[in-house]
Amino acid sequence: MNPEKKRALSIFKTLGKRYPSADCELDFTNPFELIVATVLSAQCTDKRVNLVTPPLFKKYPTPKKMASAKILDLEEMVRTTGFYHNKARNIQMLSQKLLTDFDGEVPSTLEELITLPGVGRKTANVVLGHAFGVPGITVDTHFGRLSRRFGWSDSEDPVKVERDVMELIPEKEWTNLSQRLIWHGRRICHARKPACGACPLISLCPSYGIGETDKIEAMKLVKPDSAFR
DNA sequence: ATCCCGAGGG
DNA sequence: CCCTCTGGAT
Repeated sequence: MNPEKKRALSIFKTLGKRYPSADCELDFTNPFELIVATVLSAQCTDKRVNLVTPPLFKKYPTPKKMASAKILDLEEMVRTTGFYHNKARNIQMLSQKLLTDFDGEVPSTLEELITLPGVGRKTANVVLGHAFGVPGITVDTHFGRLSRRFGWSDSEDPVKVERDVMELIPEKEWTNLSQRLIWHGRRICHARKPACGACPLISLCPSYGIGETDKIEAMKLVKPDSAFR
């Protein structure tokens, strides 16, 4: 086993112990709720999404109900997740498209998923992995930052990062690894103020102590009394 | 006051 | 490649 692979695997094992699946953000039981929640989660904390989704799904539990919602009501209900104008329109148009093009079901291929409004590669991969059990690596910007930091890929291109990480990790682990890394990126290893005190990866992290909070090239320095020492 | 960082469109 | 959309966290 080459050293790079060994390192990636030891990081995964550390994360696996620290973050059981139940603690991760994606706790939706049906594909419709999952895809809507994932659209809403774009550039938004999972805390905000988790506040907004229970009343949303109580009122609009199916594509059919959401397709005929009042757009202003959808906007109001998802407002605090940011970009609410786009998101409300997207989840409604997405619902309508599920009805017209997919018999009211969430499709299960990448090609079909990315035709839905508000669904890009990241959202599609989340749905494939968690609603349909299709093994895959989901690269969001948190994953991208961690990949950059730990040297899993020499590329910034998410598709290339996906392929490179797939070579480091057994297929069986892809979905869980993605979920745990994204969770770790959102809750611990933010770009802004990483919670290094709560991070299980300190001993492996090439950035710890340097004050580097985002791109390695950027080498942003923070004050000594903040998260980094 | 600045930055977060997914999707879509130019 | 570039830019915009937004509330919230810092």
